[in-house]
Amino acid sequence: MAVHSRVRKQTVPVRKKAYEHLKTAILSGHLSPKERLTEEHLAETLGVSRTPVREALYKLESEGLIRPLETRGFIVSGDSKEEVKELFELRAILEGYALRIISERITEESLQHLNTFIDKAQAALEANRMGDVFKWNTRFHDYLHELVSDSIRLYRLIVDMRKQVLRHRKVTLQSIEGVQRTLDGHQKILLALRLKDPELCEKTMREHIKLAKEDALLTLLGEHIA
Amino acid sequence: MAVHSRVRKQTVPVRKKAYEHLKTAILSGHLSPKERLTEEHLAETLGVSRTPVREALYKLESEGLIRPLETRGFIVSGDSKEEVKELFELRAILEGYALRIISERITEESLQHLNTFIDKAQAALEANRMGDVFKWNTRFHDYLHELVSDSIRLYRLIVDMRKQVLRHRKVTLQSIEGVQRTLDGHQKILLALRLKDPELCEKTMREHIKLAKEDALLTLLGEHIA
DNA sequence: TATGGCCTGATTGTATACAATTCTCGTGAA
DNA sequence: TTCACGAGAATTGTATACAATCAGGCCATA
Repeated sequence: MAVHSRVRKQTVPVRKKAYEHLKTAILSGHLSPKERLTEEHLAETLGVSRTPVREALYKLESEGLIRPLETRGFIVSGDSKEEVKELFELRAILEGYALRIISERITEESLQHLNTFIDKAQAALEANRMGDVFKWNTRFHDYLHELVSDSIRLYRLIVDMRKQVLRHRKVTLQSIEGVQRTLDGHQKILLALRLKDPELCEKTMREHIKLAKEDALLTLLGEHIA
Repeated sequence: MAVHSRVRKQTVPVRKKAYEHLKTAILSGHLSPKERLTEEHLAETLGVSRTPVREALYKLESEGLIRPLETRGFIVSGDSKEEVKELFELRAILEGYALRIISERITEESLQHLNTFIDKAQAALEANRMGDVFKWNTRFHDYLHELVSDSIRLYRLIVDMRKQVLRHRKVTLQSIEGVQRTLDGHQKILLALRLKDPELCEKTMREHIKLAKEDALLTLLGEHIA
């Protein structure tokens, strides 16, 4: 019984690999927003045929990571100031709403978990282990997201946006003050949840993400200067 | 000069035709949420090869109109009560936010346009031309959406959601009171815009869509009984 | 009768072939 | 020089071929 149960998906489709590969390359900035992407060339690079590549490209397009060139091929979506702003503003709206929902149903156990994540991040910060800080902060948000995973559309939207924002976030966390501010924000979120105040939750989350937005924009500006 | 300028896209890709065809079939309810969709069969039906069909299917999946079956093939996403609720709640959030943005930049000319749409819809209603009512109400929303079309992501999300909601809306509009309520809602939205009050705009739009949600849920319930 | 293995048809995943379209660039005419 | 034009390269769109995978049934065996 237990043996044959769920042993599917042992073969990872090439299309998925191509997709992951490209996405990583884009999010890590390894693929610049100025390069033109053509099916043939990518296929050759990845050592596969055009079919899976083209499917990966369409998926990336639907996620807004690349956009079709007027002529042919695709180009990595630039992170212009305007686009980054919009991304964060949408996140603020969606995650604010999500936190409102969460506040209406969160359990004591979940609150404990969230608290743990904050503590670990704080400890890591004091020990100057920035990688760990990043890890626990990510856990904090991921855990929140899980709590709305039954609202499928909302969940998908949030996860999508968050992925696209990560490239900025990584840089943001390099500034100590930024990190501490993030942690303070998480504390406030936790407090709002404890109070079970939907209005306050939505407001707090919006402010938290607004701060992240400003950090990201500063970073972006810095890169332009550098 | 002018002759050779922009004369592209004279050939509509088969993939796009397949996509439109399937989407129409789904949204019109012509394709029931219980039918299994396989590439081969669809390709045969549409008289094309599997390649464009499969690309259309993936696109529909990314939009949430169909979902992959655990085994093979796809199935039309059912409109369970929960899903419809979520759809409308997301719309309320996103369009509420959009109206807030709009209120900060709308021109007198745009206000006039919106006013015209409402008047035409009202006139159509009084003449009992329901098709026209539907048309002008759609124009009203489309026009609003256009006003945020420079916020690309927001715009895309809103348009996507709205498309998926249309199948419920059409039924909603069959009830006279529902139609009048919709028109009243549009009036309120217009008023909030005239006052240029972002807070009020967001609130008004949320309430407008909340009403639409309740109508849609009633309709859904009715169908289950019938 | 129940269990497990194996075959077969159905379906998908990937590669490849070919046609259609667009781009590039050089050549010749004005 | 400048422009129009066409040949050939580059790229995409669609069809098709073939391999891999899976569902479901059939049969042998315990």
